[in-house]
Amino acid sequence: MVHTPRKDATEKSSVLLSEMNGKDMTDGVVTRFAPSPTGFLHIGGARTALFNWLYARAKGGRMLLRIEDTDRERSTPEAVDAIIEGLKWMGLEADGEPVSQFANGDRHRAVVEELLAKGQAYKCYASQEELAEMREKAKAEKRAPRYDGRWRDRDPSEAPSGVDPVIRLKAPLDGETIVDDQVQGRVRFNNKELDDFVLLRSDGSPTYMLAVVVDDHDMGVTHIIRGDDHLTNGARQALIYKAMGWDVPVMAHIPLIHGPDGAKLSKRHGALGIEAYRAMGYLPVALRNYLVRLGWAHGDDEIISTEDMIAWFDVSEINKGAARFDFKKLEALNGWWIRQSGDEALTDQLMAERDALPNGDILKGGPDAEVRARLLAAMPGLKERAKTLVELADSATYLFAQRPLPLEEKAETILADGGRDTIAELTPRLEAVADWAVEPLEAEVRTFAEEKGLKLGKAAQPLRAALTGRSTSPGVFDVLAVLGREEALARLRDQFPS
RNA sequence: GCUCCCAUCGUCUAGCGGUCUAGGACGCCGCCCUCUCACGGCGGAAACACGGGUUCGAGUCCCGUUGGGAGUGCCA
Repeated sequence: MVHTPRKDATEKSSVLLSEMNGKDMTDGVVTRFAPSPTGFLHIGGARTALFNWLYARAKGGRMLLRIEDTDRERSTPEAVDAIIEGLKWMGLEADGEPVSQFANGDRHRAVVEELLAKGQAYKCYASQEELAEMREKAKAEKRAPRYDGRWRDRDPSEAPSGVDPVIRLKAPLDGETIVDDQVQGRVRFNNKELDDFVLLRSDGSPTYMLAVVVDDHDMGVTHIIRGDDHLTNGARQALIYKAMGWDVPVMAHIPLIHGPDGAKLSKRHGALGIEAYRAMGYLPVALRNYLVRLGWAHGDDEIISTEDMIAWFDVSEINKGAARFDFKKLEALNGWWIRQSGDEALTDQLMAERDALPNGDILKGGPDAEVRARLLAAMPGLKERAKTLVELADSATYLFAQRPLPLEEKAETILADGGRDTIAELTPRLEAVADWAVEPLEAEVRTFAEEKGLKLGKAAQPLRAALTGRSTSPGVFDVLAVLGREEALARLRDQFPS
């Protein structure tokens, strides 16, 4: 599914809006998702991507992908692939090619040169030891640990030889910097809290703080939607925009996701990669539905299709508080989406996801066309009972099981407890059913039960056990029909000597 | 420590000064449906953190307390 903005339609509507109120409301909205490739795409990142994607779709704009790979030590190409693959699976593909931040190094350095020339930045020769001292001193005096600006106004001639300087922003000493955030509201930072942070490292590489600003500006990003762990960075970045005389994009800092215990969802604390959710058998549509409801709501609506999301979503409605991740609710939603899926579509989806599922081998027992056909026939009964694709695949086990069927303990109990006798009596009667379909089969079994004075369950459970090897399954008559006359009767005969 | 942010059932949330004896969803507990398991239906327990104000009136506005969270790097 590729979402190509319909350019002419967008332009037309924006022209109209411009004429109406004198400013562009929709034209040229550009959001971006900017993960650092130090690992998989985790669930929080996926939600950030979703919000960026939704906003861009809602406004007829574009969502760009930028890989924040300036940290060469920790960035890996594998992580880049995992992120792109994860987004693709989530149905949140970016518009255009991914941008590598590292590749823009020359431009970042050029901007720093400009800042230097303007007197908005300066070289700093402070050593790591000095920096550590500063922090300790500040801590002792109960102040925020900040760089003290010792090289801010020093003459370059005082520079120690043989030391490569870093370049710091000459940030304002007083006054305040305001971040007008779409989610957080108007947040004020005293400039004393924002020190002269580093723009260019001593090895000449740009820092994240500088690179984000330059890239966002160069990419024409109009709306920055990211985790609220970046809120203070927003203020620092505003300072760079100001120093360069650039417009500050609209910012929206969304709350983070917490684990079930209320602790921050981090890598050592339950934060899983998106591929883990895929392996657990969640549907992208359900994941999107679940994620969008974390921190955002549209009245009492719980089931929200992607189209509705696009139509209803707005960043300004996102709550400020962090939400806990709840697998139970995700599961419930996933079950709903599975149940309402079309049989064909669900079958195809399950077939396509086999390799990602731990029990996907269940669906590799024969030629794909054959597996698919059986799966499709059984799907109406199967999808009603599965909350994940893993459960769906598992419930399809009986379709492909080889005779004689392995019996689960409960199934064996049912058969041992008089079940085999019942089957021995019932089988000839089923053999005599002319039309091997649900209704005639059901009628025959019901008649049999009545004649024997048995409750239906006393006949149905042994059948289920013999047919599926389990004590639970879709309706037995469906199972009988789906299996087909030959196979079904053979499985039944396996349970008694002929 | 310092800065910033947050605070409604266990969880996600609705609520935007009176219609709140606070609504929905997940989960939980009953009952119904029923060939099993699910689904579905019905019912139930379950929350405005606390204290001050403002107001005729506060879950809704303000302040404080307490409790959470984020940031505080030559990481991003």
